[in-house]
Order: sequence, then structure tokens, then C-alpha cells
Amino acid sequence: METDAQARLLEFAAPLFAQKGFAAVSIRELAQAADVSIALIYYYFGGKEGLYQAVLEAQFAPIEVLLEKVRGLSPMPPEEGVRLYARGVVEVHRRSPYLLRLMNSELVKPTACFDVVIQKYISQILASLSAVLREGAASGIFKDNLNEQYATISLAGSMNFFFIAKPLLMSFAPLPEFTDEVYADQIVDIFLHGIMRP
Amino acid sequence: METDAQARLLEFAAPLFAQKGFAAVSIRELAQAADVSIALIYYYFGGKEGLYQAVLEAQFAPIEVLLEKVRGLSPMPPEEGVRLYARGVVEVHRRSPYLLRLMNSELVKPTACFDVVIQKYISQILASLSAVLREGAASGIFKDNLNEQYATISLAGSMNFFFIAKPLLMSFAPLPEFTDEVYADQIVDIFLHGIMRP
DNA sequence: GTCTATATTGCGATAGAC
DNA sequence: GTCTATCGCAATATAGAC
Repeated sequence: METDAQARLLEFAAPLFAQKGFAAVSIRELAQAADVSIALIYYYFGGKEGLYQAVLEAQFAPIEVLLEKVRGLSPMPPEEGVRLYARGVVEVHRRSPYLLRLMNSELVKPTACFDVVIQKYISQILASLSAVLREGAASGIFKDNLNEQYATISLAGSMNFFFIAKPLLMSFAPLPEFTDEVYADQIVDIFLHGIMRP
Repeated sequence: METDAQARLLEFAAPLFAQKGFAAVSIRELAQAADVSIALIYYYFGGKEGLYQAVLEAQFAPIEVLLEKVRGLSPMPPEEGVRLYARGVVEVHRRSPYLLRLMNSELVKPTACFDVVIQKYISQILASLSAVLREGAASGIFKDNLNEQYATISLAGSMNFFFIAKPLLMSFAPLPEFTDEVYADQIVDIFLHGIMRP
């Protein structure tokens, strides 16, 4: 059974960890944001790191659903698989705006929670995107000299970087007010065109 | 005149800030790594933040050189400009392996040094890449419906993500032992193919 | 379950000797 | 220039009341 304090901590800790990073957030700050006492963080989560891990698990939960959905849809045409991935990133980011930053933090400087949460999800996502590209190359739709691992990193990097850097890039070179979906589609267009067989 | 202690601090602080992030590194740690006393950090740099800013400036210095070189070469064919950018990223990362991580940290959660260092360099780099794409579109080589700002973010994201995530991605899905240049070339091939006029 | 109070450690920062 | 010593404070963590 989940208490109110527990839920509040999970809710208010997410943006703090996402915006300032694990090290830069203090337990006092977390307690104050959730309007509970410091002791409760130890009572429920065993400390800052435990709370952080719980936040990660809660934020990543929607991805499990998405992965299930994708597995249910396959097999599908490779081009559609690529588009689905990009749309999935947009969708997930809309539903939980802190997730991409948390993920990015873990990729840049992994904490003790790396294996528990990140590897569990990220490796699956990249593996499934990688598989889509491999199929496309095997069936002759994509170029046959395509290295699917590098191509995977390329597409994933484009999508991630956009959502991570967007707020800041806008501050010194205002982007046109397109939606995130429009960006995702443009990325996919360039990418698919780039890997298609001539 | 640069003292030995000053130089040592700049040298040993760079990897610490890059790997653990500004907040997670303590002044004691920095002093110990450089084998000098804490007080010297205040004497020379006025504190942790001052040292951090000095590290950023030192690490970013090679970029100024690269920017000069590019300005000297232009005008050039747009395709060549794109390739030059990607090669430049590889080159810079080889010479100062901490730079990309420091940059990434600043993009994710900007410190007080953001304007001083980051905006000065990053905005120039992205602007020049953006200009190359605009020229290419104007001269009919690239697609005419290309949004050069989004395309810029896409390419920059691919390159950055590769160097940031590579060490970790390799740990759970070993990449083929290609060189960084090979990756850069593949990225550029996909990207150029993707934005070229049919 | 939730709080207040407190122990303890480590931090950033400075003063002053050399 | 460089160090040692130390101050004040904020951080993590726990004990014990309710």
C-alpha cells in the first residue's frame, strides 16, 4: 500500500533529480519540496539513493508498456519500425518530461542504479531498433553496407539531443514553433532517406 | 605567468569535472588530485566555480583555432562543410577528451559559466553548420523544404551522443572496433544522403 | 507513520605563519 | 606563493517521542 508521503516524495523528487542531477540535490531539499520530514525519506527509501532509484523505476514504468505494445505489433515493415521508434520517444517525453533527462544523466555518469533500471530498458529499446534496421538491410530495403549499431546510435542521438538541448538552444537561437512530432518526422525523413537503397 | 600549481589544477580538475559533474566534485578532492593545498584554489581562481570556469576556458580554447580554420576555408561546397564539421568533432574529441562531456553538462544543466564559455563557442559552431545547410538548400543541392535548424540539431545530436554514450553502450553491446572517423563518415553519409535533392 | 531533535561528518571559505 | 589550522555551516543519518 502506498502512503501519501511516499507518493508525494516520488512526485516532487523526479523534477529535482532531472534538473539538477543526483549529486546537486540535497535530502533537505527533497523533503521540503514534498512537504514531509527528512526522516521519512530514510523510513521509506533508506536514503537519497534509494529514493533516486525508486524515482527512476517509477519514471521508466511507462516504457515497459510501450515495449509490450511494440512487441505486439511486430513484425512490421522496417520503415514503419523506425517511425514508430521516433514517435515513441515523442510520446514518452510528453507523458513524463523528466525521463529523458534522467536517462541522459545515467548515460553520462552512471550511478549505482545503472544496471537495475537503465540497462533493463535502454538496452531493450536500442536492441529492438537495431533489429529493425538489420531486417531492413537483410530484406534489401536499406543499404546492405549499413552498420546497424552505428545507425541506431545516430538516430537515438538525434532524438535525445533534441529534447535535452531544445530549451537551451531556443534561448539563443529561437526555433520555429513546430511541434515535437514535426521534428521527429523530419529526423525520420532524413534518416530513412539516408539509409534507403538508391 | 602561469605557475606550476595553477597548471596542475587546470590539468587534474578537467577530468574530475567532466566525469562527476560540477556539484559532485569537492574542493578538497580537486586539491588532492593536483597535490596542492586547498587554499591555492582560492588564491588563483577564487574558489571552485572560478576553477571550473578556467577549466572550461582552457578546454574550449582549441575550438577557437578550429573555428578560425573553418572561416579561412570558406566558402566551400556545402557537402564538404558538413563533412568538415563531423571531422572537426572527432578531431577535437581526440585532442581534449573531456570537452564533450563538459559541454554536455552545460547543455543539460547550465551553471553560471554558461554565457561566458558555452554560448560563445557552441552558438558559433551551430550557426556555422546551420549556414552551410542553408547555402546548400539555396543552391539547390539539398532539399528545398529542409529546416536547417532542425537538421543542425539532428547532426549535432548524432555526433555528440556517440562520444558521450560510447563507453557505456559498449559495455552491454560491444561495438565493432571501428575508428571514430569511420563512425563520423557513416553518420555524414546517412545525413547527406538524407538531405540531398533526389 | 510522522515528527523533532541531535549526533556527526564533510563542505566551502578564510586567517595567518612562513 | 604555498601551507596549516580553523571557523561556520550544511549535509547525511539516526534516536526517540507521539
